[in-house]
Order: sequence, then C-alpha cells, then structure tokens
Amino acid sequence: MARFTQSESRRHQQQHHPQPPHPAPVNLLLPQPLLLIPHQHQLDHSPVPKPMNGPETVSMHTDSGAMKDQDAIKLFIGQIPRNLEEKDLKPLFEQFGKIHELSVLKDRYTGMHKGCAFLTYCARESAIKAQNALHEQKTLPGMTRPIQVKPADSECRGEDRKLFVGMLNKQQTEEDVYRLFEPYGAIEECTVLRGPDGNSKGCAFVKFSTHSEAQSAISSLHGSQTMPGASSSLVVKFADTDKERTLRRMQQMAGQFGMFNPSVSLPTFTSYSSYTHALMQQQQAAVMAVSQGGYLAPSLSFPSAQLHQVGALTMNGLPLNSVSVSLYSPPAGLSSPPSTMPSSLPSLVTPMMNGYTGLAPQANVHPLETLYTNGLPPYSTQSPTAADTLQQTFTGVQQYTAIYPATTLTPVGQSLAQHPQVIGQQQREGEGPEGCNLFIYHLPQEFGDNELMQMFLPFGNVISSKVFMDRATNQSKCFGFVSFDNPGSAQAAIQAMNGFQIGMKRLKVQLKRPKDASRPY
DNA sequence: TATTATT
Repeated sequence: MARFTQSESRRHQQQHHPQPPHPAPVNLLLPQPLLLIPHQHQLDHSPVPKPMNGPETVSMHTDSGAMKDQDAIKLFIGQIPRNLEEKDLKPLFEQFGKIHELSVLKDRYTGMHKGCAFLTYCARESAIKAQNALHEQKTLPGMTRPIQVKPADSECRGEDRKLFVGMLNKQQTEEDVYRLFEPYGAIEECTVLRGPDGNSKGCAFVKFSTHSEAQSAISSLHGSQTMPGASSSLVVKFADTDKERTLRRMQQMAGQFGMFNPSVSLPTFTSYSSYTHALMQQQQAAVMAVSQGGYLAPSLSFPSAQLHQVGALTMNGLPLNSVSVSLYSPPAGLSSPPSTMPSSLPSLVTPMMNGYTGLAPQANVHPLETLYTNGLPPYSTQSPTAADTLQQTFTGVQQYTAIYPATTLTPVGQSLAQHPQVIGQQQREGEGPEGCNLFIYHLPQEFGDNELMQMFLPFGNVISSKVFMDRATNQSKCFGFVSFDNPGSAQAAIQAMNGFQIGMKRLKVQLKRPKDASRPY
C-alpha cells in the first residue's frame, strides 16, 4: 500500500529549499522553522495528565494508539484523497514515529470524508519530522495540490494573526508579497491565491507569528500604495473568520443562483455545450468511483471552479424575497454515525438544487444582520445558534452539490418524469420501522415522489417516498412521507433538512406519527 | 479581492 514513497534522504537535505512539485498555488517555503512551536502552556490547559488506567477514547473512525508525550503536537493533515481512510494513511505517517491518534474528518451528518485529518504522534519530535518531510512535498494520488502537514488550529489558532491582502498586482508572487510584509514581523505562511490555471487572483494570505505583528503590517501597509494595474490601493486586513467566510460563500452562492439580481439572465439550454456534457459525464463517473471506494484519477477530482459552474447552471430563478431562520430542537440522542452514501446512484436524476437556498436575499446588509433582519422577529436571541443552523444547512447543500454534481445539471423542467424510475421494485407504499419514517411539509408544489426521494437520498437508503396529491386537481398537497431503512438516516435528514428553505417556504421535517398515536381509541 | 479541509 505504499502509494507514497517518501525518500529518506529528503529529510536530511536542509541546505536548500526543496522545490514543491507543483508550480501553482503553493505556500512559500520559509527560511524560518517550518513548525512554529506553541508554548507548552498554550498546548495543555489541564495540568492533570490522563489517568493511566483508562483507555483512550476510541471511536470507529479513529486510530488510537499508545500514550503521547505531554508536549505532543496535534497536526492537521490536508489534501488527502477522499478514498483514503485511517488504515491507508497510517503507513505514510508511521515512518516518522509512533502514532498516538489519527482520525480522518467526516461530516457529522452525511459521513462524507472531508479530505483532511488530525494526527498526533506520541512524540513531539515525530510531528516536527513529519511536517518537515511531508508538508507541501508530495501530492497524493488524485489530488491536484500537495499534502498539508502542519499544527492544527487548535494548537495555536491562526485567525487573529492572519491577513488578507487584496488589490495586489496579478504578477506579484509569494516572494514579492513576502518581501512586502517581512519588515513587520516573522511570517509563518504566505500564499498567493490562484485560479486553476495558476494565475494570481490578485490577493494573498499572510500569516504572522503574532497578532501585533499582523496589526502593525495593517497599520503600515493598508492603503499605502496602489500596485500597477490594480484598481485601488492595497488592502491589508485580518482574514475572515470561519463564520464570516461561510457567510460570504453563501452570498456568493446567492449571486450564483440569481437571487440577488433577478434581472440577471438565466442560463438556458444553450449552456449545454459538448464541454458541459463531457463534464457531466466525467463528474458522474467520479461519483461512481467515489461511491465504490475506488481511486479517483486526477482528472476526476472536483475543482471548485467546476462546482461553481454547476451552481450557475442550476438556478431557476425562483423568487425569494424573504428569509427566515428557524431554530429547531435537535433530536435528543443523535448519536448514530452518519448515514452512508446510497449504494446505487440514479443514472439520471432530477435537479436537486434548483431554487434551494438557506440564503438571505437582501443586498447591502451586513451579513450577520441579514440573518436576523428579515422582517420577522428572530426566533431566538441566543445568537450563534441560528447562524450555525443556517451554516450547517448550507454546508449540506454544498456537499449535496459535491456528491451529485451531475444531478444538478439536468435542466429545470426535465425531471425524472421523463426517465425510468430509479428505484423501481424497491419502491412500494411502505414504511420502515418506527423512527425511520418522516413527515415532510411545505414541499414545493412541483415536487413529486421522485423529487422528494432525491432530496433525501443523501441521508441514507430511502425505501419509499410519497407526495400526497389532491384527487380532484391532481396537484400536490405539498406534503409527503419518506421512509429510510434506519433511524439514524431519518435523524440525519431531520437535522439537515428541517427548516430548509425552498423558495419562500421552509420545509418541515419530522418523524411521522406512529399509526396508533393518530388513532386514539 | 476570499483558499482545500480544522474534530
């Protein structure tokens, strides 16, 4: 299983900086120690060591081994192919020392591999060796960018010393940016953002070793000069926090979906160039590869640019002029592991993302205000929760797009009605065991059984889906039932989809009442 | 002018 062969000698050639294998977007390798070592007191907040007699907490997704040193460093591992699990990664990292814990990050609801992991060696020294040998040094099969091996954010958070630099000249390199910021402190990381073609996007991230160094760079550099070719003066500010970034993405997506600007012309069938068609097929092939646990060829990865294009193709311009953020009570005892991918994927499926959003359409409002300023009273003033809920939902949508890229490419109006049933014989008017059956209300009028099923497939095996129709008019009554084969999937679906906004309505997703409860004697 | 992810 040694797909990755790390030459032993590399670790010892410290006299020159090894060239990263990819010219494109890489962090500048810095003359400073690669690993900024947090002080001990920052690392360990509890002076009490773990009891020697108790086993470490071990979960199914965790490889956990021997005791670690007090001063061990948790490493973040990035750019991992999504088909590699702990057991596959272990050999690669074991060569630097005994591993205390290695866990691949998975989405809490869908179980989707996030493409990164945490790794703690028993010995601090092993972590340093591993970072020196691996960080940015090798690209794992199927990845387009080199592996990341660096201290996890939890070891020493970087948000408050990381700068976003905008309005750069597109010709400026990591080195240029480094020189520009060097006078203000020790730079730990310096990255110019680039597109897939390697062209600079005219902005960069610069991480200093301390907040005050970063602050002094802002004071001195922000607005201080205008780069040749830039439309305004240099921007230097603290990088967005995770939350801000999520909100920003949501807004971008809103733009993509044509909600901010209803006048924007929607893509039409002319968008279906042969390229797009090829892209669809490729992505569909990739979906199959992933779902079968196979290896992803490099060309089958999902660069964000492609996903964006998918997004752009899926809008149908459903008007959205209000948003509400609801709090739901998370079901107690949601402890089952995330549901798995459906084992069989539909060959031709219906547009999932159309008109879906968890987004606030108002423009010119501060993102955070947007969340709570929609003409409705906030459901709660316990602030982070509503935003978290929305973000979780949004994350789910992104993953949906990633898992079913081809799905979203089906033009609006060409729904499953024109294609063979995908679950055929399995679909009956049926129910799963108690706890597996969901009641869904506020469905879009145009949703039929299949759309309903598609919407819930990501959370597990859907054994039946039924939208109730008005006999007289043959119109949907906008509610229906979905049954899974296990309660965990049902709970995951509730978590992700209850309150999910579609058009102007929010889905209500809850467990179906058991029969006897609805018919009291 | 906002990244490939941080339990």
